[in-house]
Amino acid sequence: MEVNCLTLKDLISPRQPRRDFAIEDGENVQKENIFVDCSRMAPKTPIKNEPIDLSKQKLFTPERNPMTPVKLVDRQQAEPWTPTANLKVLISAASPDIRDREKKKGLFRPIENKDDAFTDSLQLDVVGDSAVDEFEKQRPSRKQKSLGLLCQKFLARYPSYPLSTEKTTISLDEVAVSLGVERRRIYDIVNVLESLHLVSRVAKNQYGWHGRHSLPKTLRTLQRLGEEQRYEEQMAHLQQKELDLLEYKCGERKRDGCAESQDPHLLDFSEPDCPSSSASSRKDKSLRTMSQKFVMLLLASKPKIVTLGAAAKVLTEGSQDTADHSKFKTKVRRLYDIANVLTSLALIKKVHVTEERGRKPAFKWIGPVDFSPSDEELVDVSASVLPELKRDTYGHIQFCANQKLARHGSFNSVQASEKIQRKVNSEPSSPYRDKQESGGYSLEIGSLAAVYRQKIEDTSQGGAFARRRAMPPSGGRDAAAAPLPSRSADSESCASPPANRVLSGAPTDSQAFSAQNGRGAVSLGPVASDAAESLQPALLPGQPLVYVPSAPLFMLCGGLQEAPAPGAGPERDSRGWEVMAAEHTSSPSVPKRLGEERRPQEEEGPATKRQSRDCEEGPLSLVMPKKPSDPTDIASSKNMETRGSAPQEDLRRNGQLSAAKEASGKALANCFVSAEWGNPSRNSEIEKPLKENESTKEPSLLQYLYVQSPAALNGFNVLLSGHQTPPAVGASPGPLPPLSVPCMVVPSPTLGPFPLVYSPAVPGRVPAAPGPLPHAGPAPFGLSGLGSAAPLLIGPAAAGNPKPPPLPTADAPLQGPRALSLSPVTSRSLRVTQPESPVYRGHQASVAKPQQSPAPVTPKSVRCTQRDTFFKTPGSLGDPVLRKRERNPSRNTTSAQRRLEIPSGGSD
DNA sequence: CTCTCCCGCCACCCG
DNA sequence: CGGGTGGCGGGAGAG
Repeated sequence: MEVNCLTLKDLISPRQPRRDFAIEDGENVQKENIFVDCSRMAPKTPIKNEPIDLSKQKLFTPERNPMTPVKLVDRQQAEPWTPTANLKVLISAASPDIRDREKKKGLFRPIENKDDAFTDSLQLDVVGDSAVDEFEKQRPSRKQKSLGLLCQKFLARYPSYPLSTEKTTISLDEVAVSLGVERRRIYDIVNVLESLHLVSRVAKNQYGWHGRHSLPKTLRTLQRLGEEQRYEEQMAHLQQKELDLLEYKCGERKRDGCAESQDPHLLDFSEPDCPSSSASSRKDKSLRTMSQKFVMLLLASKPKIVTLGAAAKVLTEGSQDTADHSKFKTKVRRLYDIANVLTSLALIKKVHVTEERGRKPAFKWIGPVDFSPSDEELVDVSASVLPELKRDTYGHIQFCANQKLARHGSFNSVQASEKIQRKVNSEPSSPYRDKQESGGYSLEIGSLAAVYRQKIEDTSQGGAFARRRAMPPSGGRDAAAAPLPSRSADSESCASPPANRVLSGAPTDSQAFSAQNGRGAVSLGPVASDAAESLQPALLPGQPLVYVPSAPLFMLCGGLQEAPAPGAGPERDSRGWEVMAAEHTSSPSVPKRLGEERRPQEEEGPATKRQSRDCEEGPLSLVMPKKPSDPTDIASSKNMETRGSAPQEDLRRNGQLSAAKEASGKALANCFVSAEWGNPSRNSEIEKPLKENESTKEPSLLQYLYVQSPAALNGFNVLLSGHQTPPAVGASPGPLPPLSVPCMVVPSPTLGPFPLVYSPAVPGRVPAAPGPLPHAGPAPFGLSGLGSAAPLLIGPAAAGNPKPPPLPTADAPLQGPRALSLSPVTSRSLRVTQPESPVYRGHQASVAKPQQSPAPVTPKSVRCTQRDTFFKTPGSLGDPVLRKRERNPSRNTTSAQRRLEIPSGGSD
């Protein structure tokens, strides 16, 4: 396991090394799991891995240790790829002093340093050619280093709704180390989180994690403050101004939309009373304060969409205009930081307000509209959610359970599922039944529950709220907009990447955000790509993708599509929503890679640019098939059920049941467009059904459970299709039996180039197949080069644990991540899947594995392929073994911390 | 080119 | 006074 020595090979294949070193560092595999994951992000280059040694050192010597491989960036020195990097390298080579300096820095930035250090020594030597190339490949893109991603990683470490009993402390050092970033970056995140009371400072370097429990309250407070401050007016005013400006530029466009209130003076926002924010001179400018103000602005503004420019103006205290340009610029920079964090929290998403002239980036509030969360409400929420859940399958069930958990603080997957089942039962045609039949799968999937849990959380907030949105306190418009109650409106608005389209399509006024929003959504259809993107960053609760922080899982709900039911043209927007989300997410890289960017155009659009077809449709379509219903919508309601759910359900059922046998058969296929990658024809087939559904309106919900590759995966993400799952379940009806779920492995953004690998679940079948390389999966996906993946099994122990891993209440959150237990097979399959990307391999397994199943994980062949890089965060990949270990150890958030602690101690 | 926003210097301020 | 915090803005990546 410990590979201390780095070899060129190691360097080349970052994965292993990383892990190793991660492990080493942590020694504690445990902690590192998380760590690794986190760190992984940075990583891009395999080189980092090498640092393993360093890491070890790290343990002992802070100086060296600190250097984490993670940061590729730092590597600059080492990294030749960029001119800048080259210069640095040269410089450092030339000047020892400089080098020392860098090292020092490195000390402070453990992770980064590792890389560097490592690189220094190694790079120089190694970096030669091929190495360089690889590095380049691996090299993390800016996006990979983004605060948004970092924040996601950060959030993934902690349960959204920690049990009251569990006190989670956040050690900045640990976090920084584990995530492989400078502490400075952590401050940025923490400050924003603190502004929302998600964390609070406990002591030096110590923050306490509160989770989202009080978020509604905080938001309510901020909203109130915002109202008091008249931010709404201010924003309106500013927006108008902007619009006006635009108009000038564009011509006429703006018109209504925002209200124009004109009180410029509104600007005086003194600081809000915001709880956390204290404002002192310096503090006034603090990120915390800005963050609160920003949220206030969003909540106060009618459309709940603000451009950073407007926000900056407002926040700039009054200086609406950009008077001080520099000042303004600075403000905007900070706002980006804040926006990234809020995006990670799924509270906002980037959208583009389009105007003819162009689209302006803006951020739309997608968080809960209703801030009053009562248990009852929650209950309601769950109820509302149920419908969707039904659709979704077990995953949904889990959600319900999760919600409850979240709500009650205790998470009992079983209980939750029972309740859910009841409900389901009550409903005749609901898919649930099937699910129920499968019974246990929800339980089995218990681990997944964690994932869902998040979703629940989101739903609770987003979803539930979404519902409320219909009668939103502030956003009446939304309600109006959306035929469907819920979030539709909001969601719609959100989107926009395609703003262009949207705009173009719509007569919207440039300014009219709201209008745009709605529209945009519609056009957005093409979410798929986004979906891919979405992987990365944020997820919006309401949106199809749900990001599960604790466990880096995302749920993709096909349901997104709920589609417009009956009348809702706008509903479609939901899709748009997704898209938007995706966009804003920024993680774009992933999608792009996968599908390359797909445009959101029409769904099927051939138009999609890229490859799309295959890819796009595949993944994208999967994600959001034409019908769009957003989760939020769903969540919001039962509406869905009422509306069109029936058809869906039928579909689902049919699909599921039959499918189950067929396994993923078509349904799956449908779901996973990706499969089609290669075959468009297939897609067509699939699509047809989908379309039909659409027509029916019911969305076939495709749900995907997205498992981000946290630690182990080196960046790979796995998409499990909810739909299919059922079938899969069917195959193995036993409650406990391991589920084989079709899954799609999505390369992390980093992976970019790599296609998604989808492993159809072969129901029941556990493929043995496990070659390191992908064997053709049942379902063809065609990832051309890639092999198809083996089916992913999710089960308590893959092996045999019949029981789903219990999710202890406390653990629940934690479990999230771990929750999934993947059968070893899975891991293998994953691994196999992508030859190219080595990363795939074990991660998943590691991720999944919860308690029991120890075995599996080890990938037989851990091969690192060259490209580990993708994922590569140093930590992430690591050895399979390590991974296993890590994973195995149950990771709790707490554990994570603990883990961190260990390292931290070392590091510091 | 513009938009983003990473990076890290260095000042503030607390213990 | 040392070190944790975090404002700030240069400058570079991405589009």
